Amino acid sequence: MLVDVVFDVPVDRSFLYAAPPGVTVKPGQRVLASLATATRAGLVVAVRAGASERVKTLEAVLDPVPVLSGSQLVLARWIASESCSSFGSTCASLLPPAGASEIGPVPPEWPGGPAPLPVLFTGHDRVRHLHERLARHRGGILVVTPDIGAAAEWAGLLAPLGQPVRLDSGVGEGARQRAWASLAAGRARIGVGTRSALLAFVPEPAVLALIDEHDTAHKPPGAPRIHSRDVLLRRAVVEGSQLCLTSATPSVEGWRLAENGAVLLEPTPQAAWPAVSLADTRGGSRSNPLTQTLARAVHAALANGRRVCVLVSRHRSALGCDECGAVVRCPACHVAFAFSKAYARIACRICARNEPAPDTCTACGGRRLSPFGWSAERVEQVLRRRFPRARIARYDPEAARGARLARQLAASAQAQVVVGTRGTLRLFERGTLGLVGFIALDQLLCTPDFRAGERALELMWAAVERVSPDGQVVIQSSTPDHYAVRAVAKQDLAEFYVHEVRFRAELGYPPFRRLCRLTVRGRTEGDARAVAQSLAARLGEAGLTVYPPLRDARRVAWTILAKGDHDLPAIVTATLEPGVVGGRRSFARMVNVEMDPVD
DNA sequence: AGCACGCCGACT
DNA sequence: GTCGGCGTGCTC
Repeated sequence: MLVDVVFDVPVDRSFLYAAPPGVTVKPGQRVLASLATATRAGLVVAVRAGASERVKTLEAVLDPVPVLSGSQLVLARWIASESCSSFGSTCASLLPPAGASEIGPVPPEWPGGPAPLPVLFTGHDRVRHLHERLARHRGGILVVTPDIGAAAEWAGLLAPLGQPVRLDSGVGEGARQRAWASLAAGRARIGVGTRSALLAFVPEPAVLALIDEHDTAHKPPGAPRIHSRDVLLRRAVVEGSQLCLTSATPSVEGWRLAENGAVLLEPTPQAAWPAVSLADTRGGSRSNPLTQTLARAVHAALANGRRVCVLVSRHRSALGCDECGAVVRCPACHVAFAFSKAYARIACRICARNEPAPDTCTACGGRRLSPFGWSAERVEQVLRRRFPRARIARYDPEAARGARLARQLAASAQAQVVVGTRGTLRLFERGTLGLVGFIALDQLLCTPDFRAGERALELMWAAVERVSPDGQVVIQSSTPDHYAVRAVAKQDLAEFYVHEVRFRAELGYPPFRRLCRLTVRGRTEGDARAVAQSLAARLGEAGLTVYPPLRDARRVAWTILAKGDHDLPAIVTATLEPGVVGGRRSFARMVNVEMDPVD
């Protein structure tokens, strides 16, 4: 018996082996086989009768029965092609750890057939509506969450419906293996996990759910290089199952699917909305991050015994020269040093270089260097001066680990005012805050990312949801009439998307066209540039819109952004094919492909 | 990816 | 004369 095996290597081809005499293997089983110099785990993708003397023999069979059905393998193959990565790496990232498990059943094939229209729940009651939908369902349920914390939460929420099993790495390897097996056997019908659970079988008829569809954690760096939403949309069709998505602020991709009729938008009732005040920072003070509007709101909230959250966009400021305007940069990485006033030191966030803050400008020799931009550190100081009797804490989980983080969390739990970046919102339950203040929304809105508006909307909406209806939100911005801000103030999602969709369409951004980011890493500076330029030229000849290669700060990697249509993955794969690009075998390994990047 | 093979500069 | 750098190519 001959078997085709794929491995977790960046080579998108299978390798042919012979099964040991008398041993039968099936597609979807993992095996041990020697590849080049080492013995590795691989996945059987096809078998056929026959023998050959030119092939090696499998060393061991790891799974007593297949872990993936034929339909699941077909879906995995589709994910690999869509993400321009190898079949083997894709499967490796979507399977539970291999190990000696009891002889379980083989996951049944998906029946297919007409799938109901996917549903997207928005609005205040989105979680309750999804929960009710799942509670009514008698068959299998798969819930995919953005992170392990949310997986644990959903496992708890669904516990009354019948023991959910966890498929994510928040539980041990043994528990994950048992979860996959018990779902395939029908002993469990509810699976909860992160994106590593995307392929897990659940009993028919199935409902698939994606929590917080807009969350960027649904497409983190690394395999499988595809958005969980895209996998589940495809899976729902081939499996013939219902897909439910939830989001307070759907991605523009999700919204467009609803506009096109591919997804049914189900807005649940909105809750009473706190007052949203806009404070124009144009012409304001450079030495004071608080407008009068925000200062008064903080004062009032404290007087009423309400808790306050103040959001900044950076933990640390940069250090700028008051005379020539230059920003102090890391000489090696060319990015602005992060300046800590408390320690009088500067640090590079790329190479971690850390040194005492200089007292003269390296560009002009000027002697007046001062912080640039409102960091959490500076805003905290100003708040302490302004409200000396309030308990004020700064939340900075990146800088604090272990015991120090625990102390910071304890201080934040006690504090009346907590200052921090977007992550700070996690500390507060829905509807519990008296006030949220945004120091400067502009740093969010004005990043060179075309998704900046979407990100700003998401953050503002999440902030407002944490404020009680009799509380207040103050948004300081130099562009207070931006449509994202207006949409939040009016509690009207459509107000945002009508503008955002037009903007994306006009500039040919997703979801109207697809993007692919190719990173070329070279041994030498010149070589990387040459390869990047020739690759960019090839992609252009293949009919793609190609932005000129951009060098990274450390001059070792070049980034090419290519724009195309639905067939972009096929064109990129063909262009990187060995032999096509100047016959260079080593070409593919120098290039890292990120399809549909989100950052 | 990981590893072996192979062809050019600084050592005993 | 050799040791070892990393660039190149292969893996059934």
